[in-house]
Amino acid sequence: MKKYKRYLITSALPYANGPLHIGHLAGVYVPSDIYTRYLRMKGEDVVSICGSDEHGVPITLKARNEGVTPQEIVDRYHAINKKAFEDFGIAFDIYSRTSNKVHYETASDFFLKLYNKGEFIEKTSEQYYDEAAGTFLADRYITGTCPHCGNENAYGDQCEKCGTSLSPSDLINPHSTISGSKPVLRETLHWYLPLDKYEPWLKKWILEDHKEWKTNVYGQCKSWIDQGLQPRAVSRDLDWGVPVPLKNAEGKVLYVWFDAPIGYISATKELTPDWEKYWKSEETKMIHFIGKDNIVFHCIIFPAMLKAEGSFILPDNVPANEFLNLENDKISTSRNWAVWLHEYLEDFPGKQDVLRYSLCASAPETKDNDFTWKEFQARNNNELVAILGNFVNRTLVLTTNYYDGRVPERGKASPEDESALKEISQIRRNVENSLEAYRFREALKEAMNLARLGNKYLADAEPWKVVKTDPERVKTILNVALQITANLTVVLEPFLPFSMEKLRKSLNCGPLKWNDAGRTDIMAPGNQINKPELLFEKIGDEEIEKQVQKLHATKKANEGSSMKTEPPKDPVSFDDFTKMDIRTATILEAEKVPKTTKLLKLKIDTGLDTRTIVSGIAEYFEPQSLIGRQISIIANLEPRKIKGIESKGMILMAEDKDGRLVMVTPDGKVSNGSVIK
RNA sequence: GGCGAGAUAGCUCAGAUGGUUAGAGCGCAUGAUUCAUAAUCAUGAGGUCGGGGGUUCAAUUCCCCCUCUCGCUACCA
Repeated sequence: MKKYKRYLITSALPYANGPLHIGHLAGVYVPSDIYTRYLRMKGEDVVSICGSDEHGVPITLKARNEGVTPQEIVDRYHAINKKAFEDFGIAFDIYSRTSNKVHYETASDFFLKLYNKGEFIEKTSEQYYDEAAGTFLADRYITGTCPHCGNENAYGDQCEKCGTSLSPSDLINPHSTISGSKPVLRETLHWYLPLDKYEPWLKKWILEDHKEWKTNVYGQCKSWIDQGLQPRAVSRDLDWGVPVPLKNAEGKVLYVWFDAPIGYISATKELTPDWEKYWKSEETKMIHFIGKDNIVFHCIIFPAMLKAEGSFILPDNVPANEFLNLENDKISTSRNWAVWLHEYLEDFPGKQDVLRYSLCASAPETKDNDFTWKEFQARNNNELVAILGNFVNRTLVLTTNYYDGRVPERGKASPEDESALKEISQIRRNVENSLEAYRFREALKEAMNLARLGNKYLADAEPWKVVKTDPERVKTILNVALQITANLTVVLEPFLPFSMEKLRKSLNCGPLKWNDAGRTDIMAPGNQINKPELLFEKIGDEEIEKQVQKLHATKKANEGSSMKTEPPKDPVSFDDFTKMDIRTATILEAEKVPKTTKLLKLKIDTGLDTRTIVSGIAEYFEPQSLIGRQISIIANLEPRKIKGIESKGMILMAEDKDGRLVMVTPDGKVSNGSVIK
């Protein structure tokens, strides 16, 4: 295995449009922090980089909604999230932000370097433009009627009601959210990174040279590469972001996917003038800690950018985690289904380590995992309190009671003593092996085994009994127990930094290095330890019940809001209404459109003619059951090709709250082509 | 529909180039113990390794089909 001189650890830049929750911690920041702390304890040269990702359309939208500037939004969440990280002991060397001057310069330079090397393709395309506001419209700035569910407030990229992803041209009756006017298509110039050009290189670099990456990461990369990569626009028309540093680029900024990962570089620059040795030396090992939603960006796109630039190193590994669910449901910011970090600390002050422990012990390393309060409680009460806290406490209490808190001399070690002391080094190696392989759950379990070992040692040695018959022997026993305790502060430090610091204070043993793990003389005889303090305390049912109730309340509130019927639409003139040709018709044939999930191809008799309509209802209707049914259609909708089939018209459907579709049919049999009015 | 990941004890997860009794932690039961936050220690119960086929002397591990979960993607006039 290659030996590296230094490490560059990056953690996904959280998007500065909301606060952080346990999913962020479990998926990215707890693992990256554990790894970083471990390397630092080993004395490695390591920098841990993170910061707020502050550009992109969602932030501008949020700003608009709240009537403030984008800068105010990112200032707010940058401060909140920075504090949350600090509070939880996520020890970045720097927590920067992409609205920094350094970042603007770095990102501009990066773009220019690629531009001058001729790495970009220039292309004009048509995009919606708001003439009243004099600006191009990002997908998110365009709303209109969702063609799928009829939601009037669907966005140009997605309908939030039915979850469908859209493109602006899909929207019926699109209008600008800025001025309310109807946007027009206009030509605009953009720069594209030809990812396809890097495909052969990526194929080798990932699929051949990095077979050791986690299966979820490797599989997803393979999937992307196999599907074929497309040029990707690196710029867009927007006024919030890093301006494209060219003369003919008025009103254009770097696309957020391009500028955000450069944030890692600019943050390093901001941290140290020596930044280049971390980014441009083959002797540096770079690791990206991310969630699975970021795999493509960190394994394919960013490496392609770095490769195109030419002077940067590439990540050695990208240990992406899956997602964390909460009490059996997806964590969702908009539905307030989350445990927010700042709220957790209000409810459980001083219990950072409990959450860190709980999230690491059941981290979504190989598949999505579920966080439950009951499990959180069990981890605390049965593991932290009962195994770790208890062992430490009984050792300290015994030492205090028997020797007034002075570390006793170790006499001749028995075979049991020897084997317990030897075990420490083995545990250290186990923890190391797991950490080096990014298996943090396993590493934590191994480290906890040292506390288990301690409990067993005490139970076997029975100092409280032996003290009555052979007081000299007890000195040795407690000396050994204290050495185990001191070693705990080393192997558990990356996971439980707050508690181990506290424990070291109790032991009076000062800061320790990773290499001290395995030593059997950390606690010097005669040293005075401090009065024992409990490391962890039990969490009662009431406290847990309170949290569960809080979530129930959220759920109830959400159900209530989804029960609401849609708000009324704007009035239309009778004229407009009569423009619609709504009629009855009968389904003659129905079949599934091949290679689609939702589409049915229907042949219908409209009374005027027999025509084909393609409809996205396959999830709710069996083709056979439709034949002969009388339905209502819009007959004069502009024809449109769907999956290569020309669809003439649209079938009227009522959509229930749960998304279920129901046919709108005449109450009694009428002839086909009857006008509905 | 295509692609990727996952499905192993009540829960969270290991594991096997195919081979005698499939492992761990927590939970549970029983016993021991009392230094310790009723914590600890020992022992035990508990699994047709998602379902169905196939290859094989032998499959949970390899192959095929299917089901379910998560993600990416196509798609909804």
